[in-house]
Amino acid sequence: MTESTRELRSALVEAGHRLTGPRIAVWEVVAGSESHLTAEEIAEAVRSADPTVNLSSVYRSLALFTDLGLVRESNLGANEATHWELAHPDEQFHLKCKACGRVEHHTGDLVTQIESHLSDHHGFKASRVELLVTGMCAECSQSHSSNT
Amino acid sequence: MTESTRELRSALVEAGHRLTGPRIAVWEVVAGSESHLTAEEIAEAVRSADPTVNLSSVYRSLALFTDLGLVRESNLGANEATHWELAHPDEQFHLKCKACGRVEHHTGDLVTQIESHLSDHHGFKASRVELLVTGMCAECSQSHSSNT
DNA sequence: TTAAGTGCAAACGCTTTGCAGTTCA
DNA sequence: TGAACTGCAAAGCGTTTGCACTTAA
Repeated sequence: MTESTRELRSALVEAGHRLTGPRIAVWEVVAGSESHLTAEEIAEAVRSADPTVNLSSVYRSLALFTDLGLVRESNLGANEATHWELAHPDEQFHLKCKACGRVEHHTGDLVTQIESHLSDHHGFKASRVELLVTGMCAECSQSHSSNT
Repeated sequence: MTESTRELRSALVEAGHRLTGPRIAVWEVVAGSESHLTAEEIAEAVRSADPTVNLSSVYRSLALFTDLGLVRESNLGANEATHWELAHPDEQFHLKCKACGRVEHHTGDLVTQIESHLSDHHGFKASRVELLVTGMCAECSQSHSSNT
């Protein structure tokens, strides 16, 4: 059992849930990926280890992990499938390049700044900040230098 | 013809489109609402004026208006229907209270700050910023003062 | 007059659910 | 052993699409 699976087990047990095959498989895919994945992508990766795991179990596992705060859902645009990624303790935001399509993850004080701004000026206590910025990444704005 | 319908007509004509009944009806609902509405909510309001207008025409109108930059789509959470609202020239963001469920619109320099931060520090040229903050609004954090 | 736009109904993709069978604790 | 969990298939929801009909310009 890997270190990360051990972490999963304690999180599950603490919340009164079981450690099962499908949950381990889903967890290892998400925890082993740098990026955010759709349920279908996760299911595909899971199936390469265990072809019997069903897509609905992937959804159920992801929903449970989200409840437990282990993973995080992101909407990366209208009518796009939900993406999941490991819930890092430091808040993150997404930069989506409309030229190359890549979605970068950024960590920074921006999210903390937003939270304290809202708390100080509007009395709003933020528990979650979702920030999706669409535009041109550094590489693409160089190569497409005629564009805005 | 109202002033806002006249604006719609010039935007449509300029882009080579026609001013039609369904488009006027959809436009007046969206332009006359302070908040963001789902396609179904817009269709319902439209039908009270003209019951023959179909939901798919509402979608088609909204897609066109979005292309023309007249309205703006928002995703207010995973698996929630898309919401539409008038595209104000000043960028906005959403504050969603998890206690009362209300979604407030805020205008402010926050979005501009984010854009210049990303441009200066990461070379990322933002064309669109979607910021959704979930938490407790000022009223609710007073009444639920035991909560975080 | 005729290309653009519409209503209708069917299909779509992502996600959830009911249920009977399986499995972890 | 028994409640939690799973696979399966069907249904759900928001949204899109093909097509014949209608309408704005």
